[in-house]
Amino acid sequence: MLEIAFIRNNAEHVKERLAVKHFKELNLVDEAVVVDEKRRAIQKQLDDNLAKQNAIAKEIGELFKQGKKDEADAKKAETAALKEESKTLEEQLSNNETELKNILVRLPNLPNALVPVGKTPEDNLVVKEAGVIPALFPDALAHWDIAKKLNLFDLELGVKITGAGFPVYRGKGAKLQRSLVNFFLDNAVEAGYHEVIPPHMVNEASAFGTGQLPDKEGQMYHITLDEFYMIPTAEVPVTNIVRDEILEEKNMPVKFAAYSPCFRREAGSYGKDVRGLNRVHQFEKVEIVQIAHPDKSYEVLDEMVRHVEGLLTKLELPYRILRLCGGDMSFGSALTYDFEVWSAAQKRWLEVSSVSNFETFQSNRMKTRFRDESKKTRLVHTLNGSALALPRIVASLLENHQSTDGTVKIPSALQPYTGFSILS
RNA sequence: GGUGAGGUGGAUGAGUGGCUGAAAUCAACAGUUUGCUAAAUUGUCGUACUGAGAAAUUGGUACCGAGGGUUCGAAUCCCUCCCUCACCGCCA
Repeated sequence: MLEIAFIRNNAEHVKERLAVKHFKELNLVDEAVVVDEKRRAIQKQLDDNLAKQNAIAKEIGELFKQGKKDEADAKKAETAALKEESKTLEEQLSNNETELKNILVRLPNLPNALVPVGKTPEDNLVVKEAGVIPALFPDALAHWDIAKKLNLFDLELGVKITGAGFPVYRGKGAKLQRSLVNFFLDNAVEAGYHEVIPPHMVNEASAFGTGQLPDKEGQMYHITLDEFYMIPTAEVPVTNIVRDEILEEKNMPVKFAAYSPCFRREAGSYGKDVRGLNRVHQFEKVEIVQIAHPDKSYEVLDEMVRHVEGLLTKLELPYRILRLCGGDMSFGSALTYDFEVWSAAQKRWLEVSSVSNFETFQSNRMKTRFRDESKKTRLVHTLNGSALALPRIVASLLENHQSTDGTVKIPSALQPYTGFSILS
């Protein structure tokens, strides 16, 4: 959520930047300014009113103490009109604040200056491509066929138990999941992240804090009986650790890493996009989160990008890094790098990580501040990234590292975790 | 799920209608003292919105779990909800 004080003083700039995101309702910016102006006027009047009431109440208290009961009773009448008026003003203020919030909540974050102009995924900027794209033999298999032959996971079984998109991993397939999670977590802890295991459901306030509500309500599974939401990513519970907190600058950046299952409804997906592990409703992921000083958040973003790169390199997977264009980046992000790995048999790039700087978009919602040198409170910057999401990593591992004999080689960095060097 | 107790500032904790934005202690921060450490001592020590000011600063308002209510006036009284703790029940 953008800060109203900033919009107030930079309305034209805000509109300009929002246009880069192809945001259509630029008129909302002006509306916000108008509503805010009204809000301040109402607030001033209300505050003045309350000040008068407080003064009278104080006088009455004095009179009572002096035993001048009649005078005190006479004074009481004076407040009646004020009270009536204050009540009306309070109502107006509350309506006005709701109106303002409804507008602010619809405004996306401003894109950073580095964000490429563009509308579609084709406009994303490839900033790096690394690793060797393997030249596969003729009858190389897609990961779902490999999984079937080697009995690594079973999608049909998941359908019976739950529904489409809930894979059952088994045998070495299950062990591979566990190994990857440990591998990713160990790397994160090694890089200075504090490991946490967060709740897998969150309340409404947390979902609002990171921006899932109200914007992406349909993405989450909603437990209506208890008003909980299944987390679509550990970003939600982990970032909310610092909700309503004032941090000490010397403790920043705060670095968290968390493994969690992720639950996504993914309504409306179909076709080859959802084949095999390409898109599922439940998957495993290790997420890294940093709470950073505003002046240093872009260094932090680069550091996180390098961390993810390191993981992909160790897994010997060909990957590329994209800087998302204005039209393709998410609502709350100021700058996003997507990581894609090459899916050899499908011959396409699969997104396995998204690393973003949200600047103050989330912290303004969460009221997460820090105290700077002059003891003033300022909003922190929040960043997060997948490091990494498992299903497409598994898809890519299977497809890229398959051999003509139908087995799959495990990258050496992962072997200490799996305890085996090939899937057969 | 049942019963009981309770939710006050970074922590402990006082406060049953006006003198309480909130005692006291501890922690923290700044200074004094000291050869260093320790001790002692003085001061500072919540957040948000908002008015004035270039700024330092300063005026107003709100906030004592959340939301309503009573009252001229609420941390204090009433109602609803949430949470914590203890005991019981159930249970990985």
